[in-house]
Amino acid sequence: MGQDIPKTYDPAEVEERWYAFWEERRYFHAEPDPEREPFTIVIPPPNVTGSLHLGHALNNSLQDFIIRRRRMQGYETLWLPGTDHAAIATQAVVERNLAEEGTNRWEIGREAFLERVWQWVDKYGGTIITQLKRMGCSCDWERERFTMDEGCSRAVREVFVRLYEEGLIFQGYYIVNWCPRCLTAISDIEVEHEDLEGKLWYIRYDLKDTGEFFHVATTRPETMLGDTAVAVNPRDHRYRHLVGGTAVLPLLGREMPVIADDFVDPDFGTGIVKVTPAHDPNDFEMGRRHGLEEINIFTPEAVVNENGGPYAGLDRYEARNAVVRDLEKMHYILKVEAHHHAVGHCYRCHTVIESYLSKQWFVSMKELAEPAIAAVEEGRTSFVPARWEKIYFDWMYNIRDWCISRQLWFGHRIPAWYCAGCGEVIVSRQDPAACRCGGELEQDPDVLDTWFSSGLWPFSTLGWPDDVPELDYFYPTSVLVTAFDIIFFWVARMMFLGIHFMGDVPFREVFVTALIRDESGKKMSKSSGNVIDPLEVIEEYGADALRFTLGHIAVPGRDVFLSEERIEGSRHFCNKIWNASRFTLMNLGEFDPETIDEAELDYSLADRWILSALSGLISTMDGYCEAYNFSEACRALYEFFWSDFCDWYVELCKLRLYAEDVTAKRTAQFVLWTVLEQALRLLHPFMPFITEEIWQRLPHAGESLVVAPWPWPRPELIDARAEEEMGILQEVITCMRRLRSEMGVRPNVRLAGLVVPLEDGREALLGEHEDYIVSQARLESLEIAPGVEDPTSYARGLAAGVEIFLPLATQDFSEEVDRIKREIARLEEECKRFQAKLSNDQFLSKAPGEVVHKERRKLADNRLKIEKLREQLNLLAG
RNA sequence: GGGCGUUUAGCUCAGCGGGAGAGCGCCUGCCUUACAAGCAGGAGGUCAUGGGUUCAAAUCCCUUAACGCCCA
Repeated sequence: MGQDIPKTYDPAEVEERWYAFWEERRYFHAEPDPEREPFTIVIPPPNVTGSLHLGHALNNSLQDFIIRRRRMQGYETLWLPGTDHAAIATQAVVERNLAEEGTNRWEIGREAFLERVWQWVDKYGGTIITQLKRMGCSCDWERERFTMDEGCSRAVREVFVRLYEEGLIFQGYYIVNWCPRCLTAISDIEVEHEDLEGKLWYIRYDLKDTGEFFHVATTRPETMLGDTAVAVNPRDHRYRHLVGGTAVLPLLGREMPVIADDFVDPDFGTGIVKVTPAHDPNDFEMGRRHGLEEINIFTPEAVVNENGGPYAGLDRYEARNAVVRDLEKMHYILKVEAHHHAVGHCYRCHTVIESYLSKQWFVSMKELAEPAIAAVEEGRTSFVPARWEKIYFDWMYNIRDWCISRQLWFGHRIPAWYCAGCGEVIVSRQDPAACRCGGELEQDPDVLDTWFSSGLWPFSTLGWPDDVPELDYFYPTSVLVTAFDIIFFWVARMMFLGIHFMGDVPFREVFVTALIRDESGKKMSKSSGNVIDPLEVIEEYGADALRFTLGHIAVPGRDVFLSEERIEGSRHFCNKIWNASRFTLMNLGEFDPETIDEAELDYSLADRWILSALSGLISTMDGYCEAYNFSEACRALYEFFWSDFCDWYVELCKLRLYAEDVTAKRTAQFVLWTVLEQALRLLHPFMPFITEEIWQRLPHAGESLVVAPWPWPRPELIDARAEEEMGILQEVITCMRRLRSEMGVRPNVRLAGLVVPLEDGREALLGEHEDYIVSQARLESLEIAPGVEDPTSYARGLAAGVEIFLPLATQDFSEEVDRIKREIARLEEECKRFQAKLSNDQFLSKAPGEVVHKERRKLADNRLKIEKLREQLNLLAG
């Protein structure tokens, strides 16, 4: 049976076969079922034309760990997949293609352009979905959604109209973040600030008719073309007399007021600032407060327009140079200082953002944010790790209105129409045919921020705004798994939109995952050539190896670095699992668990020990999984499987598998099968493919491991005595192996070992499990004696209250003498520490008795070891 | 300017109040019939710094430094 199985695990064929099987059986499909408790996750929708990178691999592996375990626990589990239309990104790609063809979107027109975009989406859309399947993700593909599908689009329209009707969406002429390359407004959080070394120019402005002058400091001298005031702080005595006066703008000669405003920082520059309401957000606010004129000096491409007089036609940087040059000529520049400041860049194309005055649509945030804050404060939604709540609160408390219109063509078109006749604005669920006045209507050309539609994801994907059973059953979702970088973009928006439209939070928990460092982090960069492509990893190592590695390194609350070596280690683990399973299959023979009556079995110490350890592992695993600490869960699994099961149990159970005693053999087979079968279940969420492949070959009940019950701890199997006794035997065996190795005894040489029990109960334990020691320490025989007659001919060790003697073949003791001396010195150092502690009255009176007892025990152990080593030393040296 | 994180073995990282851990790498010996993608053994660390709390600190508190991130 097992002999036919190859020695190494080959993932490729196995993965494809089982994934098809699972899909065919519809294990991943969920339906509202009142008999069962739901467990829901909506996927953070990846870009529809994107492809799988490590961030996706990590995030989706973690979701799959969660969902697969819950499925095995019997929940009605829905993992709802889908993609996002990523307006700016998708449009940018198509525009780049057009540029290569020597044309652009305006030339071909809106309709043809959108056609091109959809062609692109059709061609590359869904790539990432295929890739998620290769990862083994157990999503309900029958419920796959797209932010621009019919249903999601209807939800978007409904939300827009309702918010508009409620007065929470409004249109206004405001200053926004404008990308002169993408030619669209973007929201505050789409701006990335970068500290740059700039300059601070001190420019002379004259007061009209008085002959007086003063200096203002600015980082952007070119914007003076749009100045409509200068301002001072009202409490600044130095300049109080200037307020109310008229200043004259150099170069253009524009006359403008000197105003007083609290916003002005008296310590910045000279304490007098120029005010450019159309090109600076703070100046804009100030301008509105003081009723200043707003002069826009730039075209959308950030080229100076007709308002810039002689500078018209220059781009913003040329204009800066020209303005500075002219000011210098006129001796209007007092000085130039080096100046650090944060400069905003477009998150898409990294172009420097222009603060730009334009007519846009906004969501009024204050009213929406309040219940979203309360929900987290009251714990209706909690973050894991909790410290992210602070980030969420910081943003929510300082929230500003959300600019949702984008000057793009791809996306959800804003459902607003303008009447050419009467100027009426119509916002409507259905496309209106004509204005009431009979005038012709034109739809707003802009589209909505992509996050506006993804903000509805937890309920739009479940069928909202229709009244369907899915919404009632699966909403709120159980947990959202995401990286911290989209807490603002996405999590916060889903929170307030979900609460507003569904009356309840969109998810009970937000599990904030680590970020895998790549391009930006110096730890993984394209230039250093250490970027890892998950698909290449899957090809080379298998999906299970990648998944297990990601689980293994996903320590909560910390960025992680994935190395190739680590993945290789996981592949080795796969192979270990594979071979332990081969061994099991080879030795089960005709074994059938159905015919086993557990009461008739005869459990050995090793059996009781491994069953106890397994039960402990199950509890441990549950604790770690509930806390989303998959790293520790993976560690525990790895340790149990490799060290406890393979290194010790499998080796020890060979003694009984090959024995004559039928009961012993059947017991060994039963325990071997039980532990492996249960371990496969525990491993399955992390390594779905290899575990299914093996499980299907093992005797099993049920049709797939995917829907096999998650193991539950069995406290009656916890056996502290068995664990203690195994511990003692392991120490003795390890000590013997060390002595062998130090003496240079070849593995195939069998020695006649001798042990002297020094503590109560040791003699019986050693006697009973002589076979463990003989087999594992590769002895010829084991004698249990009160002592030895000729100690000089033995290497000697002490472990767990047992003195160990192995016949010494060599006459050259010099190395052994050195080793013993070093060992004695080390033990004596330790003794000093223990003694110091134990002679401290404070320690004795304040430390728990258990701790004091332990210290005493350690001291006694050490003293005994030293004594025995000294004896040995005397013998060898003498 | 405000906030957060990190600093533990050569490398990558766990541990986060009671004897310093893992994987990889390194050294020694082994093709022991599940596995050489393996087995057995070993070397290697003033747990960044200075102070404090405690009977007890890698672990808690404060200082400093370096690196990284977020927000303004």
